[in-house]
Amino acid sequence: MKEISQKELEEELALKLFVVLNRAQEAAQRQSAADIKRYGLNLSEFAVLELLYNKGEQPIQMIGKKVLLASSSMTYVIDKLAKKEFLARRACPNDRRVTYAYLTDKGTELMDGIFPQHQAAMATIFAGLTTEEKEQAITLIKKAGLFADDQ
Amino acid sequence: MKEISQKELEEELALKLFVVLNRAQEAAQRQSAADIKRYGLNLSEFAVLELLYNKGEQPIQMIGKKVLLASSSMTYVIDKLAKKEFLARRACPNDRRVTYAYLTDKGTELMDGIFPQHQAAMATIFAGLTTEEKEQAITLIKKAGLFADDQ
DNA sequence: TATAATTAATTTGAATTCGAGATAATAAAA
DNA sequence: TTTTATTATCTCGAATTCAAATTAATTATA
Repeated sequence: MKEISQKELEEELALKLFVVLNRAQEAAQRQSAADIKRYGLNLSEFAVLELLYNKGEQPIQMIGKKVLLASSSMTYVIDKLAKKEFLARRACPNDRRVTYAYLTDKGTELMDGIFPQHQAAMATIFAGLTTEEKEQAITLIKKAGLFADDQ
Repeated sequence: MKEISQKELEEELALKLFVVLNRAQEAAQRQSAADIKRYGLNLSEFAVLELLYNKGEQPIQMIGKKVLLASSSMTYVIDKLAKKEFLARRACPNDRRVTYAYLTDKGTELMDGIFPQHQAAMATIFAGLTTEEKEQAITLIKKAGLFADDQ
């Protein structure tokens, strides 16, 4: 009969957790992206607009940190959104290395229209879990993510 | 005093769950990718090799489904691994539309060397959760992912 | 003050991924 | 059997991302 060591059990669970985490994130991302696509945006663009919508004007590198994009990618996505006139750049008066991005009226109008819809869509995506299960999942996943962060 | 409706609570939890899910997956992916990079591979390449290593010869489109890559991306990653001589293509004798990919001796040797190391690294990444917590997390995340899949 | 180190944003080039369409083989239907 | 639909792979072009190097501004140090 085959013995399974504690180490082997942990490795098996870790791999399984990695797989389900990837699958769930992929599925949620795909659904979220499908919703956002209806508004003519991609995930990165929406993440930037959402941040500015809820938190107001932000330095570009701050946005990059929050939405997990490299600084070189930020230039790209901010350029695209500026071309669509949903946001604009503004030089920081105190520190001339810094550039703020802020929503234009057009960008604010857009988010007024789509943000509530998107929020409802997100609730639907996770409706497979009860309120309590979502709370448990948040606690566990957060703990796992924070630990993984500084390995 | 501000009342929070059930709907608003669910939306808040869904958004929070989405954020922690994304963060945790990103962190785990980053650590996993860092480990794999030491072997001169990227995540997609490793995923393909791992599948062939553990499950044996597979049709290319089957690999794509398992590692969540589009068929056009499969051609690219299989080409790269074939160029490195870790795997090779083999025509299916029964169905001439199908091409198998299988590990070469060089590819098997590579995986013999790195797979145990990688498994240990993955266990470390998720060592922030106890055995029981990992089991709970797997159950909850799997449930959420499966539901999200068919929304 | 002059020099060095750090920080912010950008430019450039490469890697990775996808979607749409092409090609070819097989299976199903008329 | 001929036609149609499906399946598997590949080609091509576009989109997105990152890393490395660049420019410019600020802060720390000698």
